[in-house]
Amino acid sequence: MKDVHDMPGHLARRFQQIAVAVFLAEVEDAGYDLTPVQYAALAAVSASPGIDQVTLAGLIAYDRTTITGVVDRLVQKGLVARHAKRGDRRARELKITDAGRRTLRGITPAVEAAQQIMLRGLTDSEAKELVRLLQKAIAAGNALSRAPLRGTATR
Amino acid sequence: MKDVHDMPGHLARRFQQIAVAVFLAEVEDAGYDLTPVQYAALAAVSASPGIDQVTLAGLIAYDRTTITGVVDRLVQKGLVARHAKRGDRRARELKITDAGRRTLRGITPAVEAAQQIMLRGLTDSEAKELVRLLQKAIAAGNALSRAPLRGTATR
DNA sequence: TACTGATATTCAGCATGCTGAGCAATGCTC
DNA sequence: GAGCATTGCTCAGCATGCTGAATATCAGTA
Repeated sequence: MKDVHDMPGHLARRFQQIAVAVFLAEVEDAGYDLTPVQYAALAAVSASPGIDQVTLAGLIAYDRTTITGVVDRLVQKGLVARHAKRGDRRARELKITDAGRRTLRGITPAVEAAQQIMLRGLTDSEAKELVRLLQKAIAAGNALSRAPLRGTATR
Repeated sequence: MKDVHDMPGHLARRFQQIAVAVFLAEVEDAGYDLTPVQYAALAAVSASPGIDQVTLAGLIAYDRTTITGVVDRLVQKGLVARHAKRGDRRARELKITDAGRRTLRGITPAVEAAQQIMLRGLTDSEAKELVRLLQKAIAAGNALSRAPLRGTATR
């Protein structure tokens, strides 16, 4: 392991770098302006209407201090609505707006295309295997980051 | 591909997140204060004394505007020296200092350990395969990011 | 009910990464 | 050798991520 280019940590950074670039390029070509992080948050809010920010962060493994800014931008773009939650004035309820639903529907082909492109150097079976290995490594390392994935029932 | 958790882009982000957390934890335990990005830059400067910033950025696939801040911090920590280059006053020559050499030597076990830990969910052969697949995917997607890897001869 | 601990959110500060622009120096070309 | 494109570097601005801390609220208990 004499070279950084053989270290999984460096490869992780590099692959993520490419993945983000491909995502942004595809999404912009499709006429949208949304980051990978914003997309994941929007999709999660769509799937779990009324969710609060901490729970949302847990579902997609974002830090709780990061989710604030991400939701801010989604609200500013009019894709998500943020209201005080009845029964717990600490929390904010998040709901996708009509514009958010339209964006999510319209952007999906570009997102799917991006996933193909970032793996274009691999065969189909290699791509599947890479996804499997990443999921396995991530599952084992989940608790090691400050922002672990927390399924709704993990508590 | 209905769920973000099956998308390679999301997995890339998550794996990178864990990799950084593991790296920082191991390095701090060893008594050092260096980020993964700073480590890669320091190692590259050590391997290529007198390198300029743009070439350094190409070797480790950093954006040219990012490398400025990274080198700033390495210089501030006394690990790297930055001098004007003779023969081309635009460029800055980078050299590792004695303190930088000591740090690099001392930190290596922690860096190696971190690489093991971030893959601890995988068998040895799975870990090798993950590295291989990442390298293959990265090689194919290299040109897609603003900061591609540029080997010294690639020009 | 007052106290204590936990929880949801936010903020300040720092380190990547990127886009786009600007500056200074270089090198090629006519 | 003057003009101009190129190159090396930097800066402003924005979007993640993180640490650590503050604020407000809630929940359980003495």
